[in-house]
Amino acid sequence: MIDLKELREHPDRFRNGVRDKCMTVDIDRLLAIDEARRAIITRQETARAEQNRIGKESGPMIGQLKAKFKSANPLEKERITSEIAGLEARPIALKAEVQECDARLAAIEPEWKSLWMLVPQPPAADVPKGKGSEDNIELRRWAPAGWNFAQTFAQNRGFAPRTHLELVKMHGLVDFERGVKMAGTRHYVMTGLGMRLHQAVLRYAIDFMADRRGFTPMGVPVLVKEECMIGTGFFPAGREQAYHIEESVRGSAHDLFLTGTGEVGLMGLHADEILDLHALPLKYCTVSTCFRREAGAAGKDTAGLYRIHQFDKVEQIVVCRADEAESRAWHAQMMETVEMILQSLGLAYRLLQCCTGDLGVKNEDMIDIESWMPGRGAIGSDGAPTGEFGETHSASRLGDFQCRRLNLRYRDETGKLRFAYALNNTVIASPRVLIPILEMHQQADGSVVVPEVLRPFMGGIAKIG
RNA sequence: GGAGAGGUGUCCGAGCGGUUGAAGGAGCUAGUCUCGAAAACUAGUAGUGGGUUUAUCCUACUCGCGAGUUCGAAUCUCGCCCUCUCCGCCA
Repeated sequence: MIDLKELREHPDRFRNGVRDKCMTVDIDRLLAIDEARRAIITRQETARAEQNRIGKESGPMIGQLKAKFKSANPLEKERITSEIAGLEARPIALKAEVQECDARLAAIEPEWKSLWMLVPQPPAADVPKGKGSEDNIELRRWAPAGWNFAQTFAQNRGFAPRTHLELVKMHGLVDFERGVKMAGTRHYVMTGLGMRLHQAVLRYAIDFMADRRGFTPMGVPVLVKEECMIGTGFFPAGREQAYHIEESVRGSAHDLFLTGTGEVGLMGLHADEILDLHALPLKYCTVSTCFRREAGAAGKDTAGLYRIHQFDKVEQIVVCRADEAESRAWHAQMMETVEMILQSLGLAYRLLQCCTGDLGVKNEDMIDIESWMPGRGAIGSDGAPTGEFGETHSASRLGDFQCRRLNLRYRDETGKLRFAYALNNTVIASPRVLIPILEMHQQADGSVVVPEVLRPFMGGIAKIG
């Protein structure tokens, strides 16, 4: 969430942020409620202070009077009784005022809070303005030796490509029918070498992060409380995207939600903590099963491994000090990691600077990495798919938005508490990444050459089929 | 599922009706000592909200959360949430 003080002082920064992200949040309404709230608090505080003052003053007096009362004659007793009653009555009007303020706060705070939670992190100043993914800007592209983006797959390789759907069927790598039988649309079963390839990719990525990038691998919950979803910024905006386990209706304490990314578990780890400066930066990675309802995507990418309800992902997060330059340096390092991995897998890809309209609530800067998928896209004049880029990774800078929500802070060198900056990035997501792996490494006969870096994780198998 | 114990500051841990916003220790910061470091010693060190002459102070709230008892609650009562231990069941 955003800093309310910052909002009061520079409301335009947030109005512009909402506009540039093409969202609708009533900033003026929030400011108005916020002002009303502060006015009530001021009033209540004044009353409370007065109450405390009177309490300090009349407390001892009441005590003295009560002591006197014991040894007093009946006439004095009557006088003392009324005097005590008078003293005790003094704070009553104030008590009523305090309670009234409480009631008024309770009346406005739900709206205040929910509006506040909806205000997005403004995009970084250098993020290009745009309406949606069509306005994203390509930063660079890379292809392995022998691959020319200007040519079709057939021109590059000398034969027409098969789609990953054909390839997995041909080699028995995925069983879609039985996946659908058991769990419904957008479900699948990884089988045989398909499962081994899937596991190889994940294990390769985890080892890469641990051994070559110095990240600490973690196993985190994928079933979490609502606070984790809110804290990481996925709720309330993305609520319909998450599977909801309604344990409370069965008499259990609280509901649970299935996470759509390992980021939730990794970032939630240190929620409500105050870290020592030297504990930063936190560099964590995890492999976790990710669950997505894909609400609103009905009819989109219905076939194959592209858009599915359950997949596995190696995710990396960095929590660093509140320093923009440091955050940008980590962002660049994350991109470098992804490029190293994609290059080692022999995949062609491009980096896109996402425009303001393509950013989510929580990020201020995002780079998408799209891998070339020869089997996607329209059918060309030669009867083969023309190929298309498909998003396989994305790397985000969140500023302090997420740590503010998670209440994750550290003490800086002056002893001041600060919300840390957070970043996150896909290291690899499978089975989606199997699409370009299978399609780019297919041979004329339909066999698929396993990228060399994966072979140690597949019992040395060099070729499928 | 049955029985019990407990949730206190950055962390550990005392307090169980009133000068306790909170002992003691660790950590951290500064200083002394040292060629330097370690050790030792000395001092400082809670959070949140609000106000403000905005860098300094004032103020309110906070000992899991919420309500209650009381002149007064971290301390007593009730409800809720969470954690741990033992037994049962089980991957």
